[in-house]
Amino acid sequence: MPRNDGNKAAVAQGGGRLGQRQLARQPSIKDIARLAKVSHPTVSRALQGSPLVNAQTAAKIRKIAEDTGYRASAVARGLVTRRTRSIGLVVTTVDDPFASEVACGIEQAANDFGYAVYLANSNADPQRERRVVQALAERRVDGIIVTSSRVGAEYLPMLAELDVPMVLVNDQYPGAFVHSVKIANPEGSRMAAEHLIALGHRRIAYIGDRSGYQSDTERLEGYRDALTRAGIAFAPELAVQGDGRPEGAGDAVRTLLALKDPPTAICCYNDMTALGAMRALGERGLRIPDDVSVTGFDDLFFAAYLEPALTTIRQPMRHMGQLAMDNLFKLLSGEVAVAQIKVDAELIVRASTGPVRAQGRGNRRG
Amino acid sequence: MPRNDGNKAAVAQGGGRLGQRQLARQPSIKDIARLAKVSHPTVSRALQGSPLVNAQTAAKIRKIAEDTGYRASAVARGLVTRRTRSIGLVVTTVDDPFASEVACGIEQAANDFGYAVYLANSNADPQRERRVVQALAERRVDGIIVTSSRVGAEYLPMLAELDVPMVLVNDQYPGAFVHSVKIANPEGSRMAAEHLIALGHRRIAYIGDRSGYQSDTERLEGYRDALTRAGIAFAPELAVQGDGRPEGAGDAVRTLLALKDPPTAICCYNDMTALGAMRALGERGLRIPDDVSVTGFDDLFFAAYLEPALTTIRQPMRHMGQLAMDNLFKLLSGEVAVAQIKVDAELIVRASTGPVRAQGRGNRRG
DNA sequence: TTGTAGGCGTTATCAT
DNA sequence: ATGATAACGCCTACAA
Repeated sequence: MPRNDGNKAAVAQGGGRLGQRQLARQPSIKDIARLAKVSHPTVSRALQGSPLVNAQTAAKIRKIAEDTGYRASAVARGLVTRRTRSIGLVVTTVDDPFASEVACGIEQAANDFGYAVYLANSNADPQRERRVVQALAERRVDGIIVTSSRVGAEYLPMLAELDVPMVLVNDQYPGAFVHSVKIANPEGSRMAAEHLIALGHRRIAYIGDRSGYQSDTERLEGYRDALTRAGIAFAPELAVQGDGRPEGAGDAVRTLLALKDPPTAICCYNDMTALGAMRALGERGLRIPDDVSVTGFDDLFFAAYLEPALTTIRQPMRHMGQLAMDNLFKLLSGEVAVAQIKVDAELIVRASTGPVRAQGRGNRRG
Repeated sequence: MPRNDGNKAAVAQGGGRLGQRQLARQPSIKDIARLAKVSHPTVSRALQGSPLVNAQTAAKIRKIAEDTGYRASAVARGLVTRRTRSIGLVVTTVDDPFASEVACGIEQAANDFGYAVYLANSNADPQRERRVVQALAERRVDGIIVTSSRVGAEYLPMLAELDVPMVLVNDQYPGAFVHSVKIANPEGSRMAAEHLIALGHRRIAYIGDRSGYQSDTERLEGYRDALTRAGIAFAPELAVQGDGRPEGAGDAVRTLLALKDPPTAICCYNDMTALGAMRALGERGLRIPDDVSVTGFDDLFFAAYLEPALTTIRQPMRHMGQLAMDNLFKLLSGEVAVAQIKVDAELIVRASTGPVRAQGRGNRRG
């Protein structure tokens, strides 16, 4: 005797026939319910592993779900639970090695907790950064992580107004108002400069980022601090600007070499800057470290492979990403989160730094 | 005379009071509706810029939405429209320079079209790749892009079963079943080898990736093709395996240098391999290109900054990402999409390659 | 142990 | 031009 279990429900025509062309629709919890001859909530419970459901029926339901290729809709779930289990990650650009390493750590940690991560590039454009953050908010991410945010301080209120938990990584705000993870900039930079001083250098230059960003300010500060402690007067002409990338460093180096009394060592804002500096130095026929020593900051993967290998300050980027994610989780779960996490920098001595040459000032050719 | 516009609707207590602590709830379309004294659908229409709504009321609604900090819920919208306007991007790891450049192009294109991108690392672990793709499907992404997928072919059915439009970038499947964007591997590799041959080299080695991946097979093929055309016999001992990373290249180089008749030039599977090869060569006191010439593949950003700068085959990575995204959009909109997009490779000659030395075979020290 | 009855915040389909 | 009303797919009471 054929049952008439609601055969007017033509809406569910996609239920049993899989492998056809499934243009129809993904199976829903109701489809499974009908097939298993139970109600939807029971299916929901079974699939969530609730102990309240009979082991037999649970097994049957799981079997059907499996066969039918059922995959719960995270969007429907998100609508009712009001939590999407997703976070937004805003970077200036993903192809920046620093950002991508941090992103790696974040993705790893997020994935381990069942969170998905939306990736958004701001291209260092404040207007675009604003837009992507808005978009993230519309998607109802549970939290946001922003690395090396370059937006102006006037934009902070908007972030605050969003009422989305947020963690910044190496943010550029003088007085960060939110949770953040950042490297010990002054200390790291000081270590680099002290290393150079220990090697006998006294004419030490600093090639910075574009001005106005806090990390640059802090690293310059660490550099100056080292000089002061060593009793070396700060020479303004030796502190020049770059742009955080190889290109800008080239110009900076040319400026430095044009000085009456050029430096015997250069502290670079970061490894990218060091990359450009080394290249420009080489183009002038100067040898590293024989003629000029160079230090970087970050310890990007290629630093160890340069010729000569770059002496630099290591940032545990992947780890910093994890810390940011862990902290964000605390924020999400209502636990007390650490407002400011400061990560130790580490000096990695390689071949790009060496003792200053005797009477080694100013000689341009080896 | 005070109106009693439904003051029992205590649910909407979060409507007007902003800037307090808004723990309550994000304002919904209904909150706006009540404030504007219209129905929700009208608000929906107004906010979408429908011409069907009175300009005055539309303006009023928009004003209220603005003041109240309203942001439409993409998750609710996704539930009803069945389109999330999001895509999933699966990479082996984001901190791989190739992947991150491609990701950059994808993110850019997606963002321009109002799409968001979920980032997922597979860590080259097939099991994990399976998991992340499942997770992406649960999130109801409209499409998926996978770069350098390393999963076995047996896994393809699952991807197909997902019924989610998919585009692969430089996939490793022999007979790709889906849409893909890939570089001209054989041609590119052949160009590198021919460049070396033109410089007089005849003992040319090839350091590959781990075996089994198609791009490696194709690049090896291009290398052999160049040899054949030049009438040079293929020497099996000169084709060794690396692992696509600097580490593996070191071992490979040591193997090659132990040969009776070592190579005077090395074609590397990619730039990362070349990085390791150059380093290993340098450790042995060999000079590049005087003693050994080296070529890479990819033209990652650091290639131009190596010492010597690396001669390599350029892949327009960012552009390939855009092409993949464009193609995916076609798939999504039902347009006919190109099944296989093949991108031209370009030889970039720099300083790591030079003419073979007269009687230059086998001399280990410069 | 299971089913019934909402409701999450939108859009879509009807009316009016 | 606007308003009811009904989905979308899931979860969470509450009832049985």
